[in-house]
Amino acid sequence: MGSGSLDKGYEPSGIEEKWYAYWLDNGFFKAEDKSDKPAFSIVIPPPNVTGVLHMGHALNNVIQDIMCRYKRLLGYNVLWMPGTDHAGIATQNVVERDLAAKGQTRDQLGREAFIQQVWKWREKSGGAIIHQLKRLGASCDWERERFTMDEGLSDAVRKVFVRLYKEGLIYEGQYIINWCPRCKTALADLEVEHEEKDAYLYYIRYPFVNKKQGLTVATTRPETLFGDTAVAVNPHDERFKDLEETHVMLPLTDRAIPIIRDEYVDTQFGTGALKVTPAHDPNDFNLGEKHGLEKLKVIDDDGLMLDGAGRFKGLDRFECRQQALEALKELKLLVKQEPLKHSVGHCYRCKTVVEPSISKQWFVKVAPLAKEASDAVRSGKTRIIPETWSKTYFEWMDNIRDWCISRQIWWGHRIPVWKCPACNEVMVEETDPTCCPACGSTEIAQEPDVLDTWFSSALWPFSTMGWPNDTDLLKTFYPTNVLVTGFDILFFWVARMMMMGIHFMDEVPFNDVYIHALVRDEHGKKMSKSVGNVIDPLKVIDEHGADAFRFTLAVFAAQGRDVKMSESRVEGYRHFVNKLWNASRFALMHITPKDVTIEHKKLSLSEKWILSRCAHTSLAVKDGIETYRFNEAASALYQFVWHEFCDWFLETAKPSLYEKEGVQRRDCARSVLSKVLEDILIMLHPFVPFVTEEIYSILPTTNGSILSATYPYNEQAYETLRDETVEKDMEFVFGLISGIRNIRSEMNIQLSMRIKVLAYTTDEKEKIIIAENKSMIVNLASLESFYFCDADNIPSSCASSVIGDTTCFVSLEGVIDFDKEIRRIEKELEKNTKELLAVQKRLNNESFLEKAPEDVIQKVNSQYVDLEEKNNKLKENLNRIKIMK
RNA sequence: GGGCGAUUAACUCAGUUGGGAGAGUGCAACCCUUACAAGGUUGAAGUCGCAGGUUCAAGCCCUGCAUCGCCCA
Repeated sequence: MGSGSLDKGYEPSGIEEKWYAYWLDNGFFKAEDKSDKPAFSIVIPPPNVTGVLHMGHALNNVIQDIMCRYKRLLGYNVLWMPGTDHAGIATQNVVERDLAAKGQTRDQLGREAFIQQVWKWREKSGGAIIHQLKRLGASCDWERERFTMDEGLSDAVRKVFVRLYKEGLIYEGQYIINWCPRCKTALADLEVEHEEKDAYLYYIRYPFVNKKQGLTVATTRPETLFGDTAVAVNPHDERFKDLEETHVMLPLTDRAIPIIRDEYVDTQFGTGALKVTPAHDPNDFNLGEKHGLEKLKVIDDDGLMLDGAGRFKGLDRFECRQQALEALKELKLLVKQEPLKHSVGHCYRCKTVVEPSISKQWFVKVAPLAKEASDAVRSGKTRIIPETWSKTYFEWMDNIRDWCISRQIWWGHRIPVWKCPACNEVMVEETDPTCCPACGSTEIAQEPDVLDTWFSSALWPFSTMGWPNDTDLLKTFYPTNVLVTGFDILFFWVARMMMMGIHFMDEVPFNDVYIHALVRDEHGKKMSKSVGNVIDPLKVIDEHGADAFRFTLAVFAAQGRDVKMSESRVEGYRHFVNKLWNASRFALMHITPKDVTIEHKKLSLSEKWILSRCAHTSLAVKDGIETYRFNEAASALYQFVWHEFCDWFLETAKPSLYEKEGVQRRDCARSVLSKVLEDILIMLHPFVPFVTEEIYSILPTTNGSILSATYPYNEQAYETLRDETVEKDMEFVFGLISGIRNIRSEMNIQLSMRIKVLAYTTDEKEKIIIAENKSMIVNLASLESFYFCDADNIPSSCASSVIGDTTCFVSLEGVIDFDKEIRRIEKELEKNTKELLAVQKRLNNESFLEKAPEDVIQKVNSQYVDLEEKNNKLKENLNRIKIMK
């Protein structure tokens, strides 16, 4: 794209904005509705329209982006469908808070005006998270952005509701549900968060009618006693075997309630006598149904006591608890109280203690849907990764309870049910009715409630693609390839999408479900505002750049483990981005626009080596991404780029590049350098899109955006370039160099002091490798000279290093410290001997030789030979130096 | 109460059919060597939570225990 030079350090700001705008302007993220190219699709887990980007979103979307960008590099037609969720209760709460600041309530405004207010809010402040996703680099097809409340999706919701109703899978009924007195709505079981709380277990005596004694019950919620309609004991409980009484008096009231017998009662808990409050406890509700008890509601929708509470009427439920306890004490009916830890349900939106309460609500009968969804995973139509989560999925699906879908709020999809007050006719149709089909009355009224937010998100994979219309988009991209999500919404969302997808599309919504970990702080604590340990992704991006942040997330995203995020780690990977930048800066000094082709025969060992390692890396990265092991892909790249490409290859290439070995060698080095750097950029691009695009655009050998490049792995290229013999030979040379460097370091020989080294070897192959790569060794070990010697002219006063069959003698004329050298060799000998003994032990074990596979024995054998060889050489060298001394 | 996961170097974590313990950060020493001090070279550092078992061979498989965390009831 033109040559240029780069600044000394990489500065992400400016560059990121530039390229993101460029990608958008040129439509690189657009999916084709119909195409000859293979399709790949992901639907985004729609963030709440009220949301701000947090670490969980960042991880979730970076993973999706890596896959989408990778697939584009492989030539796929990629759809990454973006959008937001209307988040019923959450959004309504936000807008209500805004109103409250102005001294208004939603009731004052009225339904229509309030909903308008919410839309206005959404216009103005909603969807901020979309901009934040763009800063991450998310390559969604933004022109297709959807919203769960937009027209098309609302049509889909309506259609689904009507069909389920007509199939008998949606019904209205009077059941116990979870009620949030603050949000003033019903909640699904899932929407209740349980938390262990310190509380008391109160023992309250219920006297027999006209008698002093009675039954003592134990409860954590005394205020509910006003709703008691029975006391239950276990029929097998010895304590109550001879009980003649049939009723007890309910304290603080003038009601007598029956004593019932049921095996449900736990004889171990409390006194064995259970107060039964069918209207305010799910288990008691079931008991009530079974025994035909009255269900007396004593707490209203605001959490205040109703008529049944007598003189406590109108009190808040918790205030009532205190006052009722006082009153019981006075009557000497409070027998005792003891501390108890127990689990209390809270509203997942506002954290208010939920009140189990009897109420008329709409439900989905999910069991038949759940069975199909469960079977789809059992049969492998949909894979859950990591697999361990499928167990959790089955557990939930197989014990599923009906889903309460009505919410007593205003923001959401209004339930498409009309009722006729005159004749009680119920109308559920796809178009709004104008009059009652039974009696002709026009005084019909629509249900005031709206649907659970998750009802519309359950349709997301197909509603966003145009369902109920039969669109090309659906044909091309449904089912989606993979859904990427955190396990916290496995039940809320994934399970329900499975049910709805299978039911309405006759096809699972995704082939794979990849479940990633949660992001925690660096000590493993959940990030929360109140703890103050939240790391803001946007701040991290500002400070270190989106690329460094993305790479950190990728490296951390190991399967099945939580991600512990720390800023210092991001800083570390920022260094990596900078390293890439500087390596490219160096490369740019040498690469020319001239079209250079690689002639394999002319290549040096290190050039063949880096091409081989590059091929190896391309396969490792491919495997990593395709098996959802993003950390392995990222680590492979890190290792290759820094420790192979930069540390070794670039150093070995310098003499050639600076034309110290002729023009032909220079051109070879240039061609390999530009090829490998290009491959690196392309392989890294899914992880660090901005910096790779910037460098790619500056390279004189490339055309166009890196987004239109082709991923370097293919079988043929791999077969040509991968060469394990070359890799082994190169490692031998590296070993020589490191050995000499080690002596330098241990002996405190300054780099400026050029040293003479003699190599002694009896191995012909090693001799050839050394001869062919002599200048590389001289350069990288900073030598004055490097020659072979014979057994009879080994130099005196020298330090030695053994690699393979070769010993390098580093001449230390005049500067040698014999004691130091003796210690050095002794240390190595000790280490070597230890290893040798371990290997020897295995070879002396007859069972091992008998039972271990042939290849393992052979491997150990050759290890033994090598170690023994080395051991002998070290001993020789040690003796020699001792004699010298 | 039921289920799941974790425990590996000072810290944060990898370790995929069981076959000689790894990375990053940090630490120590030396080095401004013409891409990079956000760097280079070299080095020190682990009884892989504990106790058993299976196996020729266990960080990896099995059992029990301890500690921590999560989900469901």
